[in-house]
Amino acid sequence: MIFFLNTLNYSEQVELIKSLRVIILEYPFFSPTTPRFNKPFKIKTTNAGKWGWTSDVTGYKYIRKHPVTKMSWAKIPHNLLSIWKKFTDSKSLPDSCLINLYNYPDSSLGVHQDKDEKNFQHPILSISLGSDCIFKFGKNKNKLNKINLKSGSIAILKGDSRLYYHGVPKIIKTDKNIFNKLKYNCFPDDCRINITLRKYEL
DNA sequence: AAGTGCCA
DNA sequence: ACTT
Repeated sequence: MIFFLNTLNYSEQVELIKSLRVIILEYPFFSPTTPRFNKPFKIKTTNAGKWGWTSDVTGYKYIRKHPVTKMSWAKIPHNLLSIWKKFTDSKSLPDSCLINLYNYPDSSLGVHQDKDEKNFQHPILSISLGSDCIFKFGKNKNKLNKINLKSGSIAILKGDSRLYYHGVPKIIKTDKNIFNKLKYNCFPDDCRINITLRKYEL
């Protein structure tokens, strides 16, 4: 697992958030539910790209359309594709962009692997924006490392770390949350947004 | 279980 | 340990 901590500057973060805002207005956040027990997640999600990740009582899946509005997902913004090209050595581009909304203080994400994709050779890139979080990661579920991820940090799962377990047990309130400052009404105060770029198809 | 919640 |  590779981290580029605090690597995006303020204006780069603002540009990403502007791109996200356009997507969110047309593709509102929704609540996936767990397979089998149908319990809502403690985050909300939406997507861009050809394939969007979601989950419902029948299982985890990639889908072509927003599950509520039934609209095909918007294209992945070019500024996100630029980050993918700069920070991964992948020859292909991502076809999936998952946008996770973590509300302070109640959101969390249990420890899991990303293994719904068809080819684990492709890397996964994730970007943190807004509030800090505690991020856990590691090869074994019972021996996880912990790191504080701040706004503008990038994490990459590739090679031996591609199937690492990871999760977000806690969101930490920070005094200068970029979303509070920007005052866009589509992002709750003190929230954290995580953007995950992946390639679902072979 | 990419879940919650209690107990030690 | 519990729940669909």
